[in-house]
Amino acid sequence: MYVTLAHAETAVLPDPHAISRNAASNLNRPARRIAMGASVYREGDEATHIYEVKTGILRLTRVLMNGRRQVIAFALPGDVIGFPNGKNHHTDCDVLESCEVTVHPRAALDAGARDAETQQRLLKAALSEISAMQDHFMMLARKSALEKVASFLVVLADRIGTPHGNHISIDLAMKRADIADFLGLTIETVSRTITQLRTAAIITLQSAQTVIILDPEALAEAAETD
Amino acid sequence: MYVTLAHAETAVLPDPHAISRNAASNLNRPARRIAMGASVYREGDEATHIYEVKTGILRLTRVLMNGRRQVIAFALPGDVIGFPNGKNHHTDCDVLESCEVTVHPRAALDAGARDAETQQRLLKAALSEISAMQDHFMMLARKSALEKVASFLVVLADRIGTPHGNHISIDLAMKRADIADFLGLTIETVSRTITQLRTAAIITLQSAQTVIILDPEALAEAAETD
DNA sequence: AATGTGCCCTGACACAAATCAAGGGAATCC
DNA sequence: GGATTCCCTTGATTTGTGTCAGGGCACATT
Repeated sequence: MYVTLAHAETAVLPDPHAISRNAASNLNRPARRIAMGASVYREGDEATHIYEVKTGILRLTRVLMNGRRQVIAFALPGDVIGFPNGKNHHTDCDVLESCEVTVHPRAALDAGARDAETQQRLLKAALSEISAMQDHFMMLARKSALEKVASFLVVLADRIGTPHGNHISIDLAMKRADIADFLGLTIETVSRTITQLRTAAIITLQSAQTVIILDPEALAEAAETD
Repeated sequence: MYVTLAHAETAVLPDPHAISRNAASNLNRPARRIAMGASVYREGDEATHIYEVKTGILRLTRVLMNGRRQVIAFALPGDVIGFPNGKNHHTDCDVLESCEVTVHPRAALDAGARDAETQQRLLKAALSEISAMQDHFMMLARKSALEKVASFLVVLADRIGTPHGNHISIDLAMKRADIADFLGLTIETVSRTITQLRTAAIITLQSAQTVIILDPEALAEAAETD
């Protein structure tokens, strides 16, 4: 499970490889801290590693030549990204909120991998992602703007929300354009839909990036969760 | 790569397990012939096997409670279906055109699988599917009806089309409703779009199920292939 | 302070696709 | 052989979302 992320107008990034090594975390694989705004990999880069997200938020995007972009996913703690298909990556991966990731060589997935436990965990993540993407098909193809935005907020609340009594607050690491490109909408529609939820007193905005869910049940209903 | 398939109003199917065993095909795994209209598995069934499609066409569908359906994929020869996530299947799988499949126990994917060659092939299929599904996100989220239908026909022509000089004929195993649910459109829009392509002399219909592509370049252009 | 820039919101309008409605052809059933 | 049903097509109309345009706020720069 995995929330895709829309592509932002990334100019030249701070430093694509300003990645500081940290103490090894688990399974004696190296963990890395990656700063917000950094690029983990670009489309076309050789797919040499697989990343398990420990903390932070990343965004995977793909672009068509005509300029249309699709945010494939937002990767949250617990997600695995960078699954190789062929030699190269087919998405861009950028850091929206500085993160820590565990890095595995791509061979960690292979048949004769040294660490069977890790191999199995990565495989499971890949299979689970297939299932999550199938869900996302429904989202993109069959849901209204309101249902899309509500579903999106429900998932975020569930995964990175912090409860305050009845309320849940979410810190949106992504911009409106990212959300729009993730949900297959325009910025304007996302904005209008958020306003609509606000007017219905289902959510309120503390700032543009901080959503407070006032009525989780109503939000779930708007999401028409199956 | 893998063409998702929309769910049809499947009444009770002929016989879900009218599956005849055939001679083993490759790697001494059993091959099965499955008749058109049969169900390979249903949502909720225990995911015990993985299937490699040798011949024929299958359809994977998922349904929301409110009745909205999504064709997740059409599986064509060369595709692998039935990847497990958790204990059970999360889609329905039906045979649109009688098929032969190689059946593997789900453990064939696991770390210590007996047949490393098969394990690797299945893994590769899973990773490739993740990539194909990412492409499909663009399709669903960002393409117009014309681009969707054209792209769909381009893929089918490429994978199951039979060339006749400049032309390519495709036998559509799926109904309009399947195509619509696959592309996130309505039946009417699919029909109108096909008419539009017909009027433009890019395709012609021999019957409702048999498309002849008269002008592959024009079709590719309409698909705005990247 | 003044100016510029990025991001978000809102309004007016246009348009693509959904919806509603109807008809026809082919296959199936009795 | 006639009726029924399923599937596809086409037309008229509606509607949700995109597009175009403008304005405001927060923050950085000078």
